[in-house]
Amino acid sequence: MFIKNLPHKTVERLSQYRRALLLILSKEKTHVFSHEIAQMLHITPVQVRRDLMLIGYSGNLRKGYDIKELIDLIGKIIDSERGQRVAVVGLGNLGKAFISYFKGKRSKLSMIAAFDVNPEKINRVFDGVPCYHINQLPEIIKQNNISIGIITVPSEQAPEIAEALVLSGIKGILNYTPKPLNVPAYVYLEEYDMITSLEKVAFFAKKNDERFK
Amino acid sequence: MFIKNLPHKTVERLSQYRRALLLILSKEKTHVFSHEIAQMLHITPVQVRRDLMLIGYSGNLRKGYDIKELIDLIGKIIDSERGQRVAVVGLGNLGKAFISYFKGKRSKLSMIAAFDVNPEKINRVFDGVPCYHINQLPEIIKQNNISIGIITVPSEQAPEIAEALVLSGIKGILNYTPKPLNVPAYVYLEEYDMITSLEKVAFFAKKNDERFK
DNA sequence: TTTTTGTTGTGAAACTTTACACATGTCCAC
DNA sequence: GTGGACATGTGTAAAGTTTCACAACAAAAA
Ligand SMILES: NC(=O)c1ccc[n+]([C@@H]2O[C@H](COP(=O)([O-])OP(=O)(O)OC[C@H]3O[C@@H](n4cnc5c(N)ncnc54)[C@H](O)[C@@H]3O)[C@@H](O)[C@H]2O)c1
Ligand SMILES: NC(=O)c1ccc[n+]([C@@H]2O[C@H](COP(=O)([O-])OP(=O)(O)OC[C@H]3O[C@@H](n4cnc5c(N)ncnc54)[C@H](O)[C@@H]3O)[C@@H](O)[C@H]2O)c1
Repeated sequence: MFIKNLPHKTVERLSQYRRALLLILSKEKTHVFSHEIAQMLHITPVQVRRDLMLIGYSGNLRKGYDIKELIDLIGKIIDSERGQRVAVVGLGNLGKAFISYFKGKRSKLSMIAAFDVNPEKINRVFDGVPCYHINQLPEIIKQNNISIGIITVPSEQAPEIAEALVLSGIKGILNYTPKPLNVPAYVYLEEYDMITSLEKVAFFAKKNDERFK
Repeated sequence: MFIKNLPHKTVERLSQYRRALLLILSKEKTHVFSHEIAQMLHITPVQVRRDLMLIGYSGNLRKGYDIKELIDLIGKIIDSERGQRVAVVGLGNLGKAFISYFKGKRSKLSMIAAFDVNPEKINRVFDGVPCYHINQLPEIIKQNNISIGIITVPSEQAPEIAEALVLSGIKGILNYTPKPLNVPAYVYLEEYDMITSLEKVAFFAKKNDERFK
């Protein structure tokens, strides 16, 4: 299913709604109200309803939203019908954390391969994901039609890894190194830095502290 | 230094500017142009100039911005003068990744303690950070005046950890578990989920792919 | 000197995102 | 059945964020 111009923020929240809904899905509870979803994500109920309006989902006036239906609909919108394949480059702390967290979580995204240079990791399987030598990257990416790469190598290596990924035909990159990367416009690039998050918390914690004094 | 109502997004970018500037700081290069900073973060030069305007920094019309000065000014604004102390709860893959990445990076934020339940980790030091048993959390937090907590325990334990942190007087929490937490309004809460990032990349990669076909 | 080039700084417009306010609908209690 | 309680859905306003457009200026080139 395709919806024209879904806002960036809405896409992000749809993923979060699904995560939260999967967490509360059970035999007993089949429906959920907008204010319940809102509370879980610390946003307003109006925001939730607006997002659901954008994806054309209607709830039951008395019971709220059907959890299963909503999970399925979100899937129809944000997942690719044919599925997408993912690889992690750099099987250190962060790479392993990603793989073990991801395991079994999504059916339309498959974690196909990891790459490293450490001989102790190569040709072993971590949480169901085989690890290959970095030299095999182009070959494995192309063979398996992997379209998304996650970069968790030491930051100095990040640019060359990004280049290799792009040349192998990747369509999206999730970069966890602090190194600025340059990729062509047709490759979607997302970056995240824990220290930035921490500094944000530090800044607003200090601000709150003054405000609530 | 305090600036009234600095936008959320600007605070985030200031942290990123500093990260990027520290990365290019060297003897040879003392100044930087807005378009250079912009390119590193994949934003526009105007955005950079606007942010610097908000913090009241003026560049040199011909040479650009003094890198050292700018790093210092950003510090004066986003760091707390007296410093803030941080603890990590849950020393698994993610907790270790955080600590090793953070090591030596910031002078105004100190990583003081880690907590776990695994006897093999307790009373050992990881990258300079001592690990204590979770039972000691209230005591250690209060004694050391730790004001920020990072949660990287298995998600089932997250709510009780958050509660313990709040009761011990923490002012900000960075939660990496998918479990929704409830904290009082005076505690600043930030959450992050790798799968949400991945799904965002997947969504826009698929979209790009159609657009650039 | 004068012109050209390339930068910063910023008012105002445009765009994006969120919240308000309330019409509408459903069920339950009475 | 009638009114009250409590949801959803949504037009519109407000708030937040980014971009446009250009004045102001400094240095180098002509
Ligand atoms: N963005 C963030 O929030 C964040 C957080 C923590 C770490 N980091 C960064 O992420 C990266 C990984 O962190 P980590 O703690 O997992 O480090 P790590 O040292 O545990 O893991 C790095 C892995 O990459 C492998 N590697 C090295 N060179 C390689 C190459 N050329 N090709 C493939 N694999 C290679 C190493 O063998 C190792 O297994 C580092 O750059 C670190 O600075 C970022
Ligand atoms: N948000 C994200 O992007 C993201 C990514 C990866 C993992 N995760 C989540 O983060 C958490 C940690 O992931 P991980 O890969 O590091 O897992 P892990 O199993 O490697 O680490 C968890 C650690 O917590 C410790 N622990 C268990 N119970 C505890 C308690 N009561 N008090 C203190 N410590 C305790 C364990 O001994 C272990 O060392 C999990 O909840 C995981 O689902 C989130």
